[in-house]
Amino acid sequence: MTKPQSSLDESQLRAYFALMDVAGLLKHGVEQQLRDVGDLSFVQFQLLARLALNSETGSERMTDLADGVVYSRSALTYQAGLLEKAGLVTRAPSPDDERGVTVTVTDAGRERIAAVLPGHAEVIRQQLFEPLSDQQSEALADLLSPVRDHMRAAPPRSAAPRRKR
Amino acid sequence: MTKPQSSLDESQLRAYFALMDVAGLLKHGVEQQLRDVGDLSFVQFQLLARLALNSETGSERMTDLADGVVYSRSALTYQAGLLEKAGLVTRAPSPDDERGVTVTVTDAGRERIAAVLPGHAEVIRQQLFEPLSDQQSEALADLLSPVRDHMRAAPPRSAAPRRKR
DNA sequence: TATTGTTATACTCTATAACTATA
DNA sequence: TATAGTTATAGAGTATAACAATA
Repeated sequence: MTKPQSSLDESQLRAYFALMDVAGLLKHGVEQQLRDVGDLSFVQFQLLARLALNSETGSERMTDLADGVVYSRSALTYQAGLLEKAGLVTRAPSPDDERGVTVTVTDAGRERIAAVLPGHAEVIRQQLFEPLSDQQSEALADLLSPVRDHMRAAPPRSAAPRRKR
Repeated sequence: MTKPQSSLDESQLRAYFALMDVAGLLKHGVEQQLRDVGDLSFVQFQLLARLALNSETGSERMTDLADGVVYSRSALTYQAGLLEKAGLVTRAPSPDDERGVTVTVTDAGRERIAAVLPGHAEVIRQQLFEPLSDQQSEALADLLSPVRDHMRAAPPRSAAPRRKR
């Protein structure tokens, strides 16, 4: 009968507000650099980086991209359309599943990422990591990685209400 | 002559991506709750919470609100207009400086925050803090608070190019 | 029938620049 | 002259729902 202990303690509040604040400011800073140097929005950078850096083949299906980066399918269709129009990706029907669409980075896409990356890293180092030691950066990664996994495991994703089952 | 060591090490990359990912997912979850329960966007919640919770008087000047919460003055004017139209804040000329505008939470605004807060905390606890011990939450706050201070001290704010000097 | 992706639509939010008024 | 705030405008991004095609 105890109610769900519904407020946060002091350090949780501090952590929450600091997290949202830091992420907001950092995103803002990074967006300026991406826009100025590479004419990319943050989502576009995320999509391109995922294909160019995190994918063996440079390809991924629309659904997987949407699940990993974006919150609705239509938003991804929109962004993929922009990237394709800019010549940074191509879209083609998936070989195995005719319903699917496979997105692939082009050489121009890889070049764009390469052009943007150094300045991107520079902004992040200056704004995020300057006040942190190497050890602290590692601690931060170790704290946040499990949280991300937890959030992705219990997903309030809007796109796919229930992935399986 | 050494170039600015322009890429990040492995744990820095992990920390950066985890941070942006966690903040993005958390914001998304929180926005749904705020919209459903209180008909508030995240910025509106931030503004209202700052006035109702972090201000002795329940009042603050537009410029200070813009610096603390939002990135451009016009965006704040827009949001303050919405909150005023909803009856959650009032706007009046500042007593000491006729140019200024003082924003004040109304009783309805405080009620709205109170109505939203428990569910808000619940989402945060479930999504952010469930995988963390109390000690880890504190460590997270201790890591991120100095970063926020650092970012606010060396501001790439778009609104006020140079606050003093 | 369920899933993949697209489209049409409507809406929210933001930034830029020009403007007014006060200091 | 500089600062505080507003307005007009235009653009970017998103979500919802309806839809077509394939599994």
